[in-house]
Amino acid sequence: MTQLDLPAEAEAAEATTAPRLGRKRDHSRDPEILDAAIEVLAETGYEGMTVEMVAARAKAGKATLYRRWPSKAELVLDAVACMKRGDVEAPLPDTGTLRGDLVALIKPRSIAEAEKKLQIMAGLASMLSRSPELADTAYATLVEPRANLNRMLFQRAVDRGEITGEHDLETLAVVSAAMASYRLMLLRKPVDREFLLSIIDGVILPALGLPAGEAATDGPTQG
Amino acid sequence: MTQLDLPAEAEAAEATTAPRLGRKRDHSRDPEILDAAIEVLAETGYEGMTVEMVAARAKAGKATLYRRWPSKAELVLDAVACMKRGDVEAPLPDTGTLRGDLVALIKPRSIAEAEKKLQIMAGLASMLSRSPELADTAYATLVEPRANLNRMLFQRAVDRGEITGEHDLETLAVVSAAMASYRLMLLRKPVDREFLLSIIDGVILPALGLPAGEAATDGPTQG
DNA sequence: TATATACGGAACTGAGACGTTCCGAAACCA
DNA sequence: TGGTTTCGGAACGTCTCAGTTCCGTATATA
Repeated sequence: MTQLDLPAEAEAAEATTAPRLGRKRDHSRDPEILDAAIEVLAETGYEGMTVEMVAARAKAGKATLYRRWPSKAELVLDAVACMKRGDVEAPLPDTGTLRGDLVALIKPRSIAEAEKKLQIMAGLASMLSRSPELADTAYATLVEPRANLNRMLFQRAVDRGEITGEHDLETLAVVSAAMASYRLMLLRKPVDREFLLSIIDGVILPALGLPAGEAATDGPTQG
Repeated sequence: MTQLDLPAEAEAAEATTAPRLGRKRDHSRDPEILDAAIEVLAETGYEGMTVEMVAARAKAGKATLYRRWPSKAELVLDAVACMKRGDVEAPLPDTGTLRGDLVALIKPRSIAEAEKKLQIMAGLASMLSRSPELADTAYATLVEPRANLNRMLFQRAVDRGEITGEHDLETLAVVSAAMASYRLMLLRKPVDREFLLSIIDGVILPALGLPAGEAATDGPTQG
């Protein structure tokens, strides 16, 4: 159902002719449509979002969407599934301390990205209990990557002897995500750098028995 | 708009005659309708809930609901606003330690209650950005009380010298609620005693520099 | 240039839900 | 008991939106 595993017929047709040129045709507009779906989803939520909104945003006809996806639900599912890009997990430099690693993740770019992911998750919330498949996909795309990042940083801290393995790292790995989603979805306050620092210095590091750098490492805010 | 501040006419009529007897009449059915609204809201969310569902659950006619509330939105707002009962904050015994106080709050009764509140909050999620009034009401009814409880227990611990005031108590006071909502709404896993204990012993107490009692104080689970 | 395909756009259908209106029944009051 | 009021229930109007159909058009191939 993903744009990556095309049905045999379409794949054959595309393989023989490969017409992706000029301006637009075949299935090359799928990414734009899926992007539009994600945007509208984040802005209005699943219930508030209409197929016509998505079509208008993508400058496409509603019929075009239904030629490619059988229903709104499957369109959204596909949009979430195809959202893996944007995960800038490439750099992830080792700063030498856990706090440095955690703070290094707080960049305007990644904040905005995380905020958007949470908005999407919030928009999906009402559907999660109705569609286990969507719940699994959303978890794998929106939640898991961030938790894995924290797990990785914790493991790195364990390896360098900064902390011991007897902490509840599994729970601590999701504290920041939980606090951020709580603040954004329920409290409706901004998830900014100051807030994220208060999570690191007020919860995670103290819980690990590490000192919370007050005004240290607060310099480079490169985005 | 709340059932507590009745319009002058109705209040006068009820004050002079006070007919609440026999079986039903006047506005005495309001609480049942509001309860039904809360139940349906928690089960299906705001978008999935229909006025007919609420009427059927309350064994009332749809017209009766519209005689009392001008719209679905105001019905839900009133239902959330009138939900203050159920907050069993009366006992709150001082166990002598912060951990004892926190663990004492983990009773099947209050777990179920908190879980229901989170379900309601989840069902309201999509509306919060659209109606600031609902957001404020929901916050005051569903979120604030629990955070205040934790703040109170923290202050008690400060007073008895168990912890110092230099911790980020404001952030720590909402950690449990954030983790619970995250687990329930996004992860869709049960918020049980074991999970809540892992929050206390794995996050809150370590962050406060207090020992996490392993198998201590685990006895009386009276609900 | 002629043909075929796929697209954008608009009109259409049907279902579901908000909100209204009406009516018979039941309970209160005198 | 008779009048009044409110209730439950059902039917109705209206609107929104999912999903479909149709058509003019633009592009790619020959």
